[in-house]
Amino acid sequence: MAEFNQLYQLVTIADAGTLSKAAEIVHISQPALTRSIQKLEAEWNVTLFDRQKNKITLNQTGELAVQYARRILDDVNTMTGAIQAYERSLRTISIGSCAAGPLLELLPELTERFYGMALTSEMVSAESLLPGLVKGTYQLIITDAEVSAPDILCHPFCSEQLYLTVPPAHPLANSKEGIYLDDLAGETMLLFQEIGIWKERVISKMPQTNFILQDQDEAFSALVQVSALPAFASDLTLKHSERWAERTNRLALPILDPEAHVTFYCSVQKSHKTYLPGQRSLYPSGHS
Amino acid sequence: MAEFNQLYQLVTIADAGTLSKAAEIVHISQPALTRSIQKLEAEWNVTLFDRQKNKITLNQTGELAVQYARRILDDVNTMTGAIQAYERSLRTISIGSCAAGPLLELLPELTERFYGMALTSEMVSAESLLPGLVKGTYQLIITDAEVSAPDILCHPFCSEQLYLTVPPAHPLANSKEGIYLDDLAGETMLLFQEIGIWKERVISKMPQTNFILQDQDEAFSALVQVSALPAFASDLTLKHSERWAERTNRLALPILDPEAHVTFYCSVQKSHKTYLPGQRSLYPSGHS
DNA sequence: ATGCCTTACGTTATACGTAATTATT
DNA sequence: AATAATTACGTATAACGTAAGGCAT
Repeated sequence: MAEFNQLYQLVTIADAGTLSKAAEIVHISQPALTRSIQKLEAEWNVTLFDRQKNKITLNQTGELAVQYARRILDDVNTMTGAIQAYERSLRTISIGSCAAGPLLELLPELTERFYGMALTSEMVSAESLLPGLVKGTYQLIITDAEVSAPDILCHPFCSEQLYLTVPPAHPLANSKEGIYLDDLAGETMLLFQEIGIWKERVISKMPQTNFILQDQDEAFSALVQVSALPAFASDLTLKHSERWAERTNRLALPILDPEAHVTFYCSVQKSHKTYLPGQRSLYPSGHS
Repeated sequence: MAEFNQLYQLVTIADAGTLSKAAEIVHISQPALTRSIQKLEAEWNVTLFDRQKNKITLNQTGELAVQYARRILDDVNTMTGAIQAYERSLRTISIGSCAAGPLLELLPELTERFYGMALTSEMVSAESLLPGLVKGTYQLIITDAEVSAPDILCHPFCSEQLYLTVPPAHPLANSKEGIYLDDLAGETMLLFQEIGIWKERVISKMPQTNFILQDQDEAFSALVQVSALPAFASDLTLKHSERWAERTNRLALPILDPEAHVTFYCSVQKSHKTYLPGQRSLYPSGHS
């Protein structure tokens, strides 16, 4: 049977114009290419080239063959791409989340438990999480409320408590037991842009506060280090931030408003029950 | 690059169910098939089968791959078929004719002059010849009248004279110089069915004559031999019939009506000028 | 004189079959 | 026991590269 590389060689000759050039492109010697094409012609029992002593040109049959070969090579590429992409998708757990904090908890666990699988996570608006889970865009979603749908399992996963971080010299630094969002009226704060659900839950209730937005992770960290402005953090980000206290030399004050404490839920399709992570304590940090 | 035989092996495994059976079908040993599939998986960097110790079953990726492979193998078959058919069509001279006689003259000449090419001839109604030539269904047509169309060359080719053949004992056998169609009124004749244009030119003018039809060439010849009934022949059929006189022991009497003499024309597209045969004498058999 | 295609020849590498191994029904 | 898949090993086929030849620009 004719083989793909012969088809590839055929279209390469068509593109290159001569056997010699084509042979370079397909990385074989030119005599080898001659033979390969001769073999193809013999297999099909047709003549694909007009042969002068010194030159070969595609004849009509050859032109037709090239047309077909191009299409088939295209299809083969499509096939291999599709197969590889599909295989990868089977080895990938796609996570949609409404916040960054829970991912800090979730990703290390999944990485360990599902060695060999790829993890992708993205933060998206809360409304698109459940539809994405149902359609299969996500195999696991993190929401700030329980969800309910057929064949969907939903479990509480962890909670997150918002903190304000300030340099020790900052006036608010004295409120050791915690502060309220209202205390920040008139203040100017640093704010990381990709905060998901927190924007709706908290920021929208702080019309009196000025925010300096930063959408890049590293740049935000750097800003926090060098500036004296208050910024948000959470028990989760602090927990996963290596030597945070030493590096930043800041104090972390809990936000006492109820909106500043969120319980997150993990949901999966029943067929992906094993993806569900272990449940964390929902009320760390000494909250009631 | 993955090769066709690997795709073929893949779908064969899918069809056969086990490697062992599939190996028989594709005519290699079963270990060889194992390796071939392993190589395919390595090339694509995917897993196509769930492997138990004693059994392999297609996984989801494998099923997808089989789907694609089937389609591509189908396309490859289509391709080779199309290429071979096209190549053959380039090596084929298709001839459409309104009568059988001229083909007796034409085919030997073309066979000799175009060695290596396939000749196909068919008798069709006169109206469809020129359209067929223009469309390319025929590369050469034989008509009983000159034709004219753009890029079409038309040349007189040969003439055909109708004869009546009768056993020596037949009453009409005395009309040595020839007979007229009217002389056949009331007679019963043998008639070969595939006579093309002659049906319209001659038979339709003989309402008083009874015809015994026969559509098979050999059966007709046999009938002529064993019966005493008159039959038509022509200078061309007589010329190309080996030892006709001895075999049939019949006399051939020319038909004197003008309709019984036809001049045939060969037409080709200008690009196929070389297909035109040499012109025969248009008035053989001592006719004016 | 250089570029291009084909044929010839010796070699290498790939793919094969046989045999052995392990596991399942 | 029989069937099925994988691994190991020696072999053979077929694909390659180098070299040589012929022809055209």
